[in-house]
Amino acid sequence: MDYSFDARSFPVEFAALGILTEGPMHGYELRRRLVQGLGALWRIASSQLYAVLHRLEKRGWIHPRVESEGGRPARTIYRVTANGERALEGWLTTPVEHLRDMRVEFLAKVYFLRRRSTTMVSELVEAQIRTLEELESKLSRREGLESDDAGFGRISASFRQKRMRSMIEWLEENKDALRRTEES
Amino acid sequence: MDYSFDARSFPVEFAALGILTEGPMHGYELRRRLVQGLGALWRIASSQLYAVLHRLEKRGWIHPRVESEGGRPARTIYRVTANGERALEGWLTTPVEHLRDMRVEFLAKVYFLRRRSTTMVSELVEAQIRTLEELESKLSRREGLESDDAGFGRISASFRQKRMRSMIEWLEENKDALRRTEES
DNA sequence: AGAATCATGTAAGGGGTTACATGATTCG
DNA sequence: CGAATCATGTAACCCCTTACATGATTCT
Repeated sequence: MDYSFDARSFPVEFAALGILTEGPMHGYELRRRLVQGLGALWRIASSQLYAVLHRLEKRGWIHPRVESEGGRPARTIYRVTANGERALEGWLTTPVEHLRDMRVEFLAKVYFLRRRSTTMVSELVEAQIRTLEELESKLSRREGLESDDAGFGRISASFRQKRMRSMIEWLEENKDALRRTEES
Repeated sequence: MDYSFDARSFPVEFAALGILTEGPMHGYELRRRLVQGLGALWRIASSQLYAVLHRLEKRGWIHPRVESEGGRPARTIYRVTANGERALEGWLTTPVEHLRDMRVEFLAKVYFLRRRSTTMVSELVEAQIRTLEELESKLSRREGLESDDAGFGRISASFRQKRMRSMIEWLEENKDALRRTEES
């Protein structure tokens, strides 16, 4: 399964895909739900959302159907394809592998998993903790090797470790809160 | 002073500018020093570096002089202009205002301040702590207002706060280590 | 001589931002 | 009726990444 989006920023594509599993809808409606449900995490420009939808369509993860019922402006209703569902499933069950924008991407996964089962949320949390621990030891090992830049490399590593530990701690502390699905 | 680069990613321009204050040099040499000194923080593609130099030049922060002394391949030697020095100064003495890529940008500032004076490092650290504390209270207030999305917004805020606190702690714990200039 | 490395790029593609355009419908 | 909002974009910029191009010089 290829769900390789540029890891630099949070892949809005998956968030859009996740919302679309609630049922077929058009871009405007999608945006409304996105803002309402995940708006606390990040902003998305409306103009960009349509670009996202086109990309998802090109990937074959969603399928468009133009609705031209006389009256209202022509709307394009998208529905998630079987490939799209598999891609989403893969993304949802895979912990975040990078530190950049971890919070946003991790919580987005939780947001969608919550509606499925508390078990899946727990599994993701556990997997995320393991992933972070592995990441930490991998990075520590790497830094151990290239310790030539003793001064600056070390201080940078220490910052990263602090952050890593605090994220793991937060996950441990919030296992229950994350599982709790309190729709607002 | 306008040093507004896209805040999405770490502004390599300032790192390049900082290295260039060590003396006039050409792109290749600049890259070598950048990798050697700040390589622990992030990667930069060589092709991109030249684009960065062109942007800095367009801004009037550096000035090129083509060196075409027969033999070796033509090199462009850049030197920092007075405007460039002012821009760098402004960047160096301003704490980071966003959480994204804080580590990289903050440490880059420290890297350059270290060569100037331990006092300037201390001042930045203190200012950075204050900035983070203000940011935290500002965000808390904002989240307090829009607490309609009680469930998800709150958990997201708690993650952010945990991270914020851990960064402040790290700064407190490393005040001395940051000041210490141990060139490797 | 051939390989590495010096030195500076171009090309193609990915993604993101703000501002603006365009029509229709619904609300006050 | 005028304003909001529904609905979908375009245009113009900005930045980043990988791959490749091009010549000269220095190392082995």
